[in-house]
Amino acid sequence: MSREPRREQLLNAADRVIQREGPSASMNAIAAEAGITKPILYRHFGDRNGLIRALTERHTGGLLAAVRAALAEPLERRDRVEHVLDTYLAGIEARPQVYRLLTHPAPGDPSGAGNALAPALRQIAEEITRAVQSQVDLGADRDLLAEAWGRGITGMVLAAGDWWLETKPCSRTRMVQALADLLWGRLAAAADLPTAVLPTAPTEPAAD
Amino acid sequence: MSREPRREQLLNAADRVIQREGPSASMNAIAAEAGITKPILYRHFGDRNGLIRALTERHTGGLLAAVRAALAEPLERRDRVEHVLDTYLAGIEARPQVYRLLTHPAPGDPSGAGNALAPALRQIAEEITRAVQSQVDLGADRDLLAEAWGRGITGMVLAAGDWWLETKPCSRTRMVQALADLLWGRLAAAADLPTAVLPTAPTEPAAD
DNA sequence: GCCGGGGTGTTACCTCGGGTAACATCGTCG
DNA sequence: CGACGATGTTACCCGAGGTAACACCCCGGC
Repeated sequence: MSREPRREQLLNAADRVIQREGPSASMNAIAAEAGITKPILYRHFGDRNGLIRALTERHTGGLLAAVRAALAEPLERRDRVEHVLDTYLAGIEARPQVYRLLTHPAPGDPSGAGNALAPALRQIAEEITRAVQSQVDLGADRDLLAEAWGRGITGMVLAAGDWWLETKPCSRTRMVQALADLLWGRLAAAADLPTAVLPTAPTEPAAD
Repeated sequence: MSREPRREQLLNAADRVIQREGPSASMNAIAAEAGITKPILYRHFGDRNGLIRALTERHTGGLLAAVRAALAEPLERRDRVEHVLDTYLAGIEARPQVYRLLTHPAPGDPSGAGNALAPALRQIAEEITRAVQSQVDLGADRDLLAEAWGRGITGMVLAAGDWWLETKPCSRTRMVQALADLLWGRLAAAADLPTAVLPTAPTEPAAD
């Protein structure tokens, strides 16, 4: 019986705790949930980041694969984009607590710089970049545009998805539409409002 | 001599430390930089979050005001969008370390939920939402769309801006173009590549 | 002149979480 | 049987956030 099975069990326990207490669950709590004590966790995962990484990789596997598949789907581009958006939103909707792990990676991250996108999200961003590069004709700037867009789209969906998850202002399909519309240039295409008000915002600045 | 001036001095010290050591600087380090000890910091700011908040509000003031102004600029919509993007990128370019504060808000904040957007960014998102609501004719869905887009655009610029800051793959103006193009539906408008490859991505899946 | 309050500052301590050292146990393999 | 490698334990270290209690200093009022 190699160490793999136990590792899985520990991950399951960690999963449960995080499901219940959120991503800030302590190592002690996780160990307790697994019915053991801290040092064992450290033997298996090195440090907290190792645990979190293992956990995210595990969950990301599904989501990442799903997104990758959605990106390769032989649909009209708009449909494909909607499919990808829906896949992502469905994924985070299914397991909110775990999803937070993906986005809220390492509290005390010392690694180089504090990237806005967690590793798991970065993988998605790269996936999008590759898809754009290989599927869309963007002329000479394709590499730059694809990279910038990959990050940008990922960040957009991250932020918007997060908000949607919190407030659930509408159905998933409508949210997908809203985001796809944004990517589809509806911001550019819409008409100006007859706007009487220019001087300042119509609502109070809402001093925090 | 009221407490305000001293407060400013403390903020200046904190600023220097964070400029030097990044957002994870300890209270001890900040106190030391100010030539004092911890309790004083706590007297002034309550807790670490209080300090960080004061610090971010201070720096955000400028950026937020600049973005707000850019949003109200009487330009063609595309130009206005570019202007806003440029304003934001210029802002984060000027003070990278402090900028990280804005994005990388509270390491252990359990408050409600771990929003993907830090408070400072949320203000920007709201600003965008208001601008869209008041300036763009989006029909019946305007409230939903404006909110979703506000968050989405903010997240997009956050992620893309972060990547740009790290790697500086191009000039700021080109980056502005890339993002504006994305928002302008260039993803939708571009032609399909003749692509022979559909089964999998052209490059290796890059197993991490 | 003395006293009290509100600012300045200090040392020393508490708590809690990540992380480690050292020790004990069980099962398997040579 | 003995060694090894896994299991597990208790007890500890360290650093960071946060607090208590005490000391100084100045200024305005009785």
